[in-house]
Amino acid sequence: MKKGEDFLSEAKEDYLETILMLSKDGSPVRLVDIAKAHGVSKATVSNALAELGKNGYIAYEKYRPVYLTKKGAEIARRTLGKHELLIKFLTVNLGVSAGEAAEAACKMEHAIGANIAFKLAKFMESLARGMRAGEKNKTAFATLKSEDKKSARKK
Amino acid sequence: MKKGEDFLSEAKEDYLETILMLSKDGSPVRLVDIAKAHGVSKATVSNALAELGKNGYIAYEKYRPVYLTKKGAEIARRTLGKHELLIKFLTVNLGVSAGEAAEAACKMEHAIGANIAFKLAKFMESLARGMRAGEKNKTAFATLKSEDKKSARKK
DNA sequence: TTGACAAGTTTGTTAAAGCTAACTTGTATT
DNA sequence: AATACAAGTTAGCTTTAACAAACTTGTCAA
Repeated sequence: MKKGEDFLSEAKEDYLETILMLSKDGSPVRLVDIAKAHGVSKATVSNALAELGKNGYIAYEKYRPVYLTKKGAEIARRTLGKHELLIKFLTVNLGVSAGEAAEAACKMEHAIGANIAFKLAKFMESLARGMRAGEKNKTAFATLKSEDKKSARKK
Repeated sequence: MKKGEDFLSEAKEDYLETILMLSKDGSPVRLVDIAKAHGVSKATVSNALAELGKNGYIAYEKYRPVYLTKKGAEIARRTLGKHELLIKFLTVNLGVSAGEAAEAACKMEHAIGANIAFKLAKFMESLARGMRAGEKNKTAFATLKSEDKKSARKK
């Protein structure tokens, strides 16, 4: 299982994720915006985009804006999803500050696979309902103060 | 704050951590054991050890076993501590398999700082006592079935 | 005590990710 | 239409981490 098909380095995955974030507001995404968002030089992004384009993750023509392909968008969505999940866990469940959570989430999102992300999401859901991990349900707890003032529904 | 003092790359930190693990059973730690534990070549470890020695993280003389210095041991302990904490969280709280947890923990341990580790530990402690995050105590819950059949006390 | 073999080192390469500096391209006013 | 300036590219360099191959060192058993 797993045939080296679509392995992407952390850096490349991050660029895809950034492209997705930047495109959320509808405006076309420019290389320079990615560079700024990422805190790296234009040269670095230029090279990365060339690679990502060559491998079909983005539609990219020199000097033009960048667009995610279906393939690239899927990875970007997955990565951004994990990022947001982790931010939520860190801030809501652990009480970590937004800044610290963002920094950690950026790194952690590459450490967990789909399965762990899924289990974490379920776990958090259970907690939010006042259940203990692994238990099927426990409606009595569900009525206790649900503490969703901080429910952090991201953007 | 933070003056670039003792920054170590993930790889170097991993080597220190591995040295600590291998020394747990009392036997002297050899380069080749580190290489095997890590799945890298002897050449790679040899270079890493030279660097770690030069910077005072290990006591190392060519062709001899490796020992952690106080400085190196501190980092190794911190890293191993995070590793074990994460393994526990992943297996006990999320129900992830041992193998998958080990793999993820190896990467995650470099993503979280002391503060997040501390908060995670407290969080897990609270859960183990049946409390909700952020609550001071709730002894009524403490008596509910404590589910520590899987309490995973490492090694 | 002398080899054989495991342990460790060295040399030279590769690849990824970053940088700066110098160049080219695109475009938005005048 | 010309051009200034921002955007993007290219070339060349650096560092880190890895590798294999060829070498050296250490040590155990005969």
